[in-house]
Amino acid sequence: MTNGSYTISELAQEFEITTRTIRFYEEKGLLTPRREGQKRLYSASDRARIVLILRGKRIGMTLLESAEFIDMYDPEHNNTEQLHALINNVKKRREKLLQQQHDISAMLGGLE
Amino acid sequence: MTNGSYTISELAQEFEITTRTIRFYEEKGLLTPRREGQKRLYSASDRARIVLILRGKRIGMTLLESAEFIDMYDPEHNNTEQLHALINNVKKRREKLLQQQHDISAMLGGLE
DNA sequence: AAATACGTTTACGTTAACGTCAACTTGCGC
DNA sequence: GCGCAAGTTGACGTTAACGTAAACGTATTT
Repeated sequence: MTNGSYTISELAQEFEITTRTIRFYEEKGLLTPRREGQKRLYSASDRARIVLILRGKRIGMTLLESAEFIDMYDPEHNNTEQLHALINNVKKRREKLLQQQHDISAMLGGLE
Repeated sequence: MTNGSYTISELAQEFEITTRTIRFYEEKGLLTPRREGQKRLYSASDRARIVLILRGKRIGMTLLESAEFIDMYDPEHNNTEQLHALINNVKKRREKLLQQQHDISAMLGGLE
């Protein structure tokens, strides 16, 4: 769109996913676009979330995992109470990613 | 087992998967253990294939992708005719893995 | 006004990767 | 020979991540 917002089909086209998929992500609570009448309007932040979701998908994360992951970056969730759980979460995620790095290196090694 | 073979439950325990899962991999053509009477007996080669399958899973590969991947290592499939397709296949796989490496780096970067 | 394009909700269908019985058979330890 | 653990083959159930289709609203183009 002309302003800082995106329509559903613009995003669908940009990321090569269907509009159905984008609405599905919303059903799962991963996106909460605002409405212009009945139409959905996506902000730059919404768009960034999609980037994270798709990146997560490429490395085998589930949508639920992506959701948690994205929430880590969400400033409003950073209250002191949940900080301990958060740190633990990040640690586990890191270990998993490092394991994946290792697995990929092994795979690439096999391909010379 | 005592010799160079493994029972289904030994492998299940070692890799922390169920026997059902191992039989499922066989149904999908990823494993072809020999039989001792009715019982399945797994060779070191079978075991190695499981390692590849699980490694593939950790980085988000489907079983079908793992199957193709494993066949690349299979010497008997390396006839001259399929060599061209194989090279292309390897190239694509490499690109995908490099993309994943990149994605993981980005994710890890986000975790400081 | 009719057609065309884009969007919406609701509901059911689909595929992958197993889990969960149920109903056998086989080998062993006593 | 008996019981028990370990193994076997179906068959059906389950979850995630969408696809597909119906039935409709809204807006722009002709």
